[in-house]
Amino acid sequence: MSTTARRRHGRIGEKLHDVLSARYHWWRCERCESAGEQTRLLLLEAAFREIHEQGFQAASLSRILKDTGVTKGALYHHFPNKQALGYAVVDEIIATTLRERWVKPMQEANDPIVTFITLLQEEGKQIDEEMVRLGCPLNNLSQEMSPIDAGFKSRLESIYDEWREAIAQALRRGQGHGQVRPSVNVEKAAIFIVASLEGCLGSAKVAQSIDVLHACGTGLIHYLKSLHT
Amino acid sequence: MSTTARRRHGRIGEKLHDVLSARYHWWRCERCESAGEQTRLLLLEAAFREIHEQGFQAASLSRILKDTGVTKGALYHHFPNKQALGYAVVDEIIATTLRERWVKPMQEANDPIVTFITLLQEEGKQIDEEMVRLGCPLNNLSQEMSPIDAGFKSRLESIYDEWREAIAQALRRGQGHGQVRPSVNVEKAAIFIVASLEGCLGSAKVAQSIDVLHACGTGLIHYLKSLHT
DNA sequence: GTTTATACATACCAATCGGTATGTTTGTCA
DNA sequence: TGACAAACATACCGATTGGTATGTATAAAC
Repeated sequence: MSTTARRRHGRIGEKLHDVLSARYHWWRCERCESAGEQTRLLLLEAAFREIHEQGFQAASLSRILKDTGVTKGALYHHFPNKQALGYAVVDEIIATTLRERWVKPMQEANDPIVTFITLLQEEGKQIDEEMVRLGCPLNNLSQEMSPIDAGFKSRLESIYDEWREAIAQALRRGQGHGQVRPSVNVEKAAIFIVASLEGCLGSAKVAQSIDVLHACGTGLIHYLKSLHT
Repeated sequence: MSTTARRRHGRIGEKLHDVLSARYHWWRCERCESAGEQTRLLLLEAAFREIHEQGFQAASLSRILKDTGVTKGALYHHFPNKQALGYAVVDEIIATTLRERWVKPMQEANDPIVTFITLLQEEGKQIDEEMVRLGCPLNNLSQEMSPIDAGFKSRLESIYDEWREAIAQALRRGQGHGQVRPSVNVEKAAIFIVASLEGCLGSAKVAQSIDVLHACGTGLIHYLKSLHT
């Protein structure tokens, strides 16, 4: 049985898609409509990791191919060029992850400040050394590509807008419920909250220290509490 | 008169070194001990700009040589490799600029909070569109190189440490003078101040908007005022 | 005037990059 | 069972990269 055949027909079953597709590229994904779609997702995830580790410009297609076992012909069958691969990573991985972890919880929040602090603490617990070293994928890509590529810039800016908007809306609802001081400019507050969160992740990355992350998080929490009535 | 000879002997006189060395590479710098030192500084400044615009890894030595009119032989006479050139940019340009603009003023501050807010506003005025597009050189280089190069990491981290230390010391003096609330943990506050300032610059860079920068600065000022007694 | 080190200048190199052209395998549908 | 398109696989390409080897001009010392 050839490697190619195994990649297309093999099955495992129960385990998580993310783990499998990252580790066993011969696993046939049930969620995928076709075998081609599976290869595409495999490439997307590998590209995400490569970009997270090296940055977009330094990300090597050859290395992605080596890591996945996919050939260059396959890659260029699914993506017209490196830029399109990068855009797909932003749209299909970074944007969706942020929506799931940060936007949705804020949209469903009863108390915006309590919710955000809880979110900070829960996400903070999940961050390991590897994550501290590499930093926030959204921030990394934004800082690198926004000034030099309009396609990246518009995509990444939309993500930030969505995030800030969710926070601002939640803060405004909080004002209605008497949880947030009426004098607070919710749009400006949202801008600062997102900026300082990214700043904290960046500081922790430079220091490669979870302690710095938590110390910085404390400051952000103090600011958030200062918005409370 | 050959280009080489003009570069070594030419003189102009009164004007500023920075402007001259950037525009007229044949100007003989009085501050420089030797003709070689002048070429070295010319390369350093060009490298700083190239790194600021492209990032370190994407920075092209060929482009630096093209911009300055210096040849490859001259570059490798002054710097053993690209990495050493990058380190020199950090040590001799980025570190000194930060000390001058942010560390010294805080060391000499009477009221740390008032001083920092004033500093924010004054530096904020000087930031033009080009600066918003390219972002903070210190932050850019830190985010790009810290995870992948120990030499960059230690240099950049030292700069941040020095900066935070100056802020923390100033806040502590402020506590002594009754200007800063005694309950404030000055080290953690300094970490958060630096982080959110860099975060604000990063947010403005992604949005390529001075408005975002000022909105974000407002948030930081609110936080700083919350430290006041 | 000769020597010597500094300060370049020119030509070249292997490695890697993103991208392309062309050939082959596979699943599907008639 | 044959046709056909989707899904790859292999080989190759020009451009650019950081780096090196070698040659030359200049200023200062003797």
